Amino acid sequence: MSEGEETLAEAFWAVARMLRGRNKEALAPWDVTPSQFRAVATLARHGRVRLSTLAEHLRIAPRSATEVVDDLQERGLAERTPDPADRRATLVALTAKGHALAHEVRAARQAQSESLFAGLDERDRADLARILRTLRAAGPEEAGAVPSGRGDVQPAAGTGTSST
Amino acid sequence: MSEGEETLAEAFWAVARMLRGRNKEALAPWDVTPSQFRAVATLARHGRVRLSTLAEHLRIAPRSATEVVDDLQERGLAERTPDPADRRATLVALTAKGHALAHEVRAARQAQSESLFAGLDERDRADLARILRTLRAAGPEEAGAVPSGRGDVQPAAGTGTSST
DNA sequence: CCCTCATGTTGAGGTAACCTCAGCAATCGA
DNA sequence: TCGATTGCTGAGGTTACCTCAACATGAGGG
Repeated sequence: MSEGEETLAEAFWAVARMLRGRNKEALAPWDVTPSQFRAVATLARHGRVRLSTLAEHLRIAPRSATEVVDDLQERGLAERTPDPADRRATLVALTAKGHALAHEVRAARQAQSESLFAGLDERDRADLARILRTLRAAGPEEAGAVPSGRGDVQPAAGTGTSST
Repeated sequence: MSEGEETLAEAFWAVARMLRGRNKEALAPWDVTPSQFRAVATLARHGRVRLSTLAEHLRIAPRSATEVVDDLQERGLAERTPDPADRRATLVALTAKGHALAHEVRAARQAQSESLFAGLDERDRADLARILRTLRAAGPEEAGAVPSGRGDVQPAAGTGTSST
């Protein structure tokens, strides 16, 4: 049934799954859903932004961002303020509590994730980093809009892509 | 932390996301959801099994397996038969159509996924394979024994790809 | 043989995280 | 000034899961 060649993609998935497990684990103690944390992380990175901008960063529909922000607000992690420059718009920013959470979780999560890679020696780490960079550069041809099909749930990858 | 280093974990996620995009793309023409295809692939691998066994393989609750099988049956991809050995149980197996689909999609998906890695030269491919193998071996892996409680916070949804 | 307990599937109803499709308010362009 | 656009949100839908019974069957004890 297997041809033995598919290993790369499949091996990749297997590792990805492990990584996801760790992420979830790291998130659990704070009682934030991945989705919520993704938003918190984004806000931590971008500061006070419009709802629609946040949606863009998260790659979800603006309407969905409304929902996530509702949740964060309920938990006291973020707050809305009217945009002084455009009264249609609403700005969202983290509260102090939100910032604290972003910080703590980020550290914990990273520790977890990185611990997986800790088993590699320096050379392997460097190789992996380089290869991943290559792959990332090679791939995206659909870079533009979110495919109408339906955005997928992305596990708390919150921090990634520096492309801003 | 050190902002310059985008951490291996993050780079890894970015690539994983690309890979997932391709998978979904490959799946689209057949009009099967990832979830459904996951079941088809599992059935292709294990043949005629009990519903509860399928659930186990898919790592979902038995009740959820019922649902997926309902869908497959509606699409003519799988069929239920009573277990002759135990009249409480139901066996599920792929139809011819289901087998065909499993085969076709598998090929297409693989082509897609692999095309991402095609940009790497021989050495990089070898390195990557080796490193992934190392990582996979390192992690504890929750492979077989999902706690029956299933009390995990988030389902975190179909990553597609059940390894093969 | 009857009774209890464990097992296998399913109906009912729930949740998270998305979505689209209006609708309303503000702003912008001509 | 007015029609078009932009920004947010209410209403309602979808997917892929879940739990909690209900119900039938099977296995073992007395």
